[in-house]
Amino acid sequence: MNASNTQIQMRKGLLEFCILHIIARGEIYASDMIEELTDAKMIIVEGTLYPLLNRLKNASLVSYKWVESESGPPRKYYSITEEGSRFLETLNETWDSLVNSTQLITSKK
Amino acid sequence: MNASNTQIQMRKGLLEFCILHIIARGEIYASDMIEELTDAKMIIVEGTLYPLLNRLKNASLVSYKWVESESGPPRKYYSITEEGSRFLETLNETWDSLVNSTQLITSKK
DNA sequence: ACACAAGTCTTGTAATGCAAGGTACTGTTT
DNA sequence: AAACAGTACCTTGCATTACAAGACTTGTGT
Repeated sequence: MNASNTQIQMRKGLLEFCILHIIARGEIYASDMIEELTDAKMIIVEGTLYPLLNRLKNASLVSYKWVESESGPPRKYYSITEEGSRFLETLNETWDSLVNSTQLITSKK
Repeated sequence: MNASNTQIQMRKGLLEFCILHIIARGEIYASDMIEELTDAKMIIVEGTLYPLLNRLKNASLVSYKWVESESGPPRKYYSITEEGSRFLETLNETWDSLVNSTQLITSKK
């Protein structure tokens, strides 16, 4: 039991939330998502992101279209669906509630 | 992919953090921990808590002693160790950082 | 004896992040 | 043309862990 594993465990589930938020802002492809998350100090690797995006897509929360790149292989540009937007709203509530609960517990003396 | 599963995933790893906080406040046994967490709307069941407490104990982050009850079977009263206190401090930082990152991502337009 | 409550614990399942490596396309260098 | 490097997407196997369901133990009341 070490801090880095705990960090991983805490981040679990939050990734889905953050990625939905990023996609909700506009069309974007995987590598740029990783960059955004890394900039915000939320580290994520490809082996985590790609399966997650597939799960979101299979759940009809996001959709994608292929776009050819000027240099390199084509990219999958993701965008959020209506269902995804609704789901994101419930996630916002879940997150707020969770922060609130944790605040309650960790600030008590 | 549904909201209740997401809730579970988001809570993952946070439980360890919250339970360490509760134990850090003073000696306490499992059923009372569940009550405290439930009061704070952080639902946890026995099948989750007992293995978690064993993990914490095996990692030397907490210790326990048996205390006989006036009515019913004896109880395991847990308390935090010095190592546990140090670990809890790093978890506090991890949590703050995570909240900060999430805030950054979800509030961006 | 029996039922019940309180407390602790175990087994099996499902979800998912990560490490490591693979595939495919494009452009550059030799 | 062949080899290399960069970009982008994907897969496999492993470890962790929350949960559902149920078991075991101790003490109390009928």
